[in-house]
Amino acid sequence: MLNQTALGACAPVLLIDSPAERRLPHQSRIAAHMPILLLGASRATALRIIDGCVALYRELADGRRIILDILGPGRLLGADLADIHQCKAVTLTLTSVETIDTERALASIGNAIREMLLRAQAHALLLGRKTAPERVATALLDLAHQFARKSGAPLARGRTTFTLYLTRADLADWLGLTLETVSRCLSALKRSRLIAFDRPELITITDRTALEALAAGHLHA
Amino acid sequence: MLNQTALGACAPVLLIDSPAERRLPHQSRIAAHMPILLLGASRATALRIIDGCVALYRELADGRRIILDILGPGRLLGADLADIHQCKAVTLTLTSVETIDTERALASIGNAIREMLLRAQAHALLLGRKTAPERVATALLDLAHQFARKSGAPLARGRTTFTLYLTRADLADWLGLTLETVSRCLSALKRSRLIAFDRPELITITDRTALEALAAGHLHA
DNA sequence: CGCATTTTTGATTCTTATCAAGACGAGTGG
DNA sequence: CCACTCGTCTTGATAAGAATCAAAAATGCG
Repeated sequence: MLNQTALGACAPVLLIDSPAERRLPHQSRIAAHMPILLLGASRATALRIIDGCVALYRELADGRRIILDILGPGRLLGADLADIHQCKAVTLTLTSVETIDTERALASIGNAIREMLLRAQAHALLLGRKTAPERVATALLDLAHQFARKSGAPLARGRTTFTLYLTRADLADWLGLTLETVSRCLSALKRSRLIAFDRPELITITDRTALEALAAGHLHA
Repeated sequence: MLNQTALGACAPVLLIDSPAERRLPHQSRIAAHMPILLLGASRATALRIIDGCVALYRELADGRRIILDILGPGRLLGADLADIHQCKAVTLTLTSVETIDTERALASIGNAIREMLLRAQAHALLLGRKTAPERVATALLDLAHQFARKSGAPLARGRTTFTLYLTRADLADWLGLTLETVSRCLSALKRSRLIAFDRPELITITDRTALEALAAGHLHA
């Protein structure tokens, strides 16, 4: 059972572990920058993100950190979905979640694991073989897909705007870069008019086609 | 059903797709460097590697390639275990496989997917945050674990020898490096007496403790 | 309105990639 | 049996991309 239920409450840690007591589904709001402990020894509980943003990450003994995945609304998070002993998760903004009973939602869990694996494989290609600008372009497209403001206009083409819940440092840890390199790439994309932003956390994609070409490795800028 | 059954046969491609006809389990040997097509639209078939070595990889339009995972004896390979549309697989040596019925082995498939995800996450840490020598050390330990000669002596400490089915170029594509860098790192490890090899494809780990420290990021060589 | 944090930008360094030869080994055919 | 060739591996010299070091500028918060 979640150890945190009040709206807007902000205990330092949210535990996921429902040994026997299980009155699900249950909603909960978690403040920004709260660690989520994945202690589901029973594997009986998982979370669905209703709204907000969660980063799943691992770290090396000396502090080097890699963000494995960024989870937006709809994505699942639970014991089965990550290496419990080595992965950690944090909210990057105020996040609403609901607990789901894995026994009733077996298919959803299976799909979520498969999606996780698929994303991990795509990310391996990014980390192993893409240049810094390609990585940043890929990340922006992924984030746009997960966090785009659902406006009246179709998302497919034209401008897409989304809130970037990640700081430059978070992006760097996701993309295997440094925050300075991320900042330079974002500035370069802005100068090239592929994206636009006035405040650093509100990004608009202004040329999706070019951004996709860059992300796929077809462009050399 | 496998389109290849004879021992030692070497058709250019091995198809995995058993629509209705299914007399499993069935063994098969595949020559080295044969592509394995993962066409399991039905998701009803998977392979278990009995002996040998398979590389699962993805590539970018311009030829950049990343090996997502190296699969040794016991590992499973099938439609559920990779993005069918974007992943490819090749044998790196003569490889024996058996088909397994996924409906009868649901738990195995689930475990295999979870192992795949866990390994992908560990690999993301390697690709995103480890230095070249750390990557090579990590790879050698993983390969030793999957391919170690089962000798009388316990594997835990002392010398471990294994056949490196990967070329330097394969290692580079797995580790997000170039073949020259891999070769230099291997030479450096040899000079430091952490490993030994006379022929380039037969590696002996001579100081497992130091290699593990390096792989974990505790050493600075 | 300061103060702390994040972001941007610049100068320089360092790791790894790229380019370039050789060395080695396995297989082939004379 | 011995050149010859092809593919892989090793090693060296140089270049490039990203990291590091450093300092402002912008932003948000109390």
